[in-house]
Amino acid sequence: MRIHEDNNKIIIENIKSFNLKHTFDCGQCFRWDEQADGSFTGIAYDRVINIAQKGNDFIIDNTNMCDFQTIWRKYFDLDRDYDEIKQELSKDHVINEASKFGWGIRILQQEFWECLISFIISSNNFIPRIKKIINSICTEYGDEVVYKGNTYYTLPKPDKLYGLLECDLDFCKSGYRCGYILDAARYMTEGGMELENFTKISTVEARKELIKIKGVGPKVADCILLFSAGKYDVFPTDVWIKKAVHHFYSLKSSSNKDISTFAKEKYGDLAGFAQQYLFFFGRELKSF
DNA sequence: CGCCAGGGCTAGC
DNA sequence: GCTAGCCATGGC
Repeated sequence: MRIHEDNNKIIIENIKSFNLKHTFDCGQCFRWDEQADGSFTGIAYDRVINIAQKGNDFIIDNTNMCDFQTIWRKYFDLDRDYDEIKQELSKDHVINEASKFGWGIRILQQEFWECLISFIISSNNFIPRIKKIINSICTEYGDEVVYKGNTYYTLPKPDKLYGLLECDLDFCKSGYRCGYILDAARYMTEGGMELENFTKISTVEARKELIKIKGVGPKVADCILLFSAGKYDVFPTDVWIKKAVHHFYSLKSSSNKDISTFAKEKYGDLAGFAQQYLFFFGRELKSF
């Protein structure tokens, strides 16, 4: 990896196993949009950037070396050797196929609060509508950021939503999840556990803590732990993953407990990566 | 009309 | 501890 700065851009050369489409389309994030030229523009950590790819080289526009080192380098998980992870997981023939398909997936390190809100909204919902709901909340309560003549909106901080009534969120059309969103804001504002502490404690303990928040069950908790807290041993189990596990491994049971046990035995500490490859593979092929 | 969507809550065993 | 119905919204 070679990094240099040039006129509000950061150029990163020679990153293997990183593809923007794979990374942004595997269902882990909801605030990135593909542009006409194939690059992606999105907002995270209150900053709007555009990232473009040419082979193994990447250009991040609208940033600087300081932000790159403290935010984007971690966000895109650039210091992790994904070749090594894929090689280890390739012992399993299903993941071998799936990881050839989604070879450029990287697990983003997103903000804890954004993950919490996003995946509460994701329950029993569609990805396009999840995006729409998050965006409408940002437009209503977030701050404006202008980039190349377009206006983007940050995700409002928890204290901005704290104390609102459920009817104050009617505009976002997230139905019964409005109450859950407000409970999450309450958790964060009234001294809920900070992200740093989640990364320190065990996965089991972290999951127990998260489930205290209304609207956060096992699956949503696992997504938050995987996408923001670096708990790569979780295996978020949704309807797609259940279908995939049935189809590819002919696992009969569909109970969460049995699938969790299966994943632990099969993928070990890399279950989270395996889950992403499987999810992307299953969703794109729609072969079952 | 019914069914479903990256589930979770609650009641009832 | 486990499962069944219910949950609001909107697209098909």
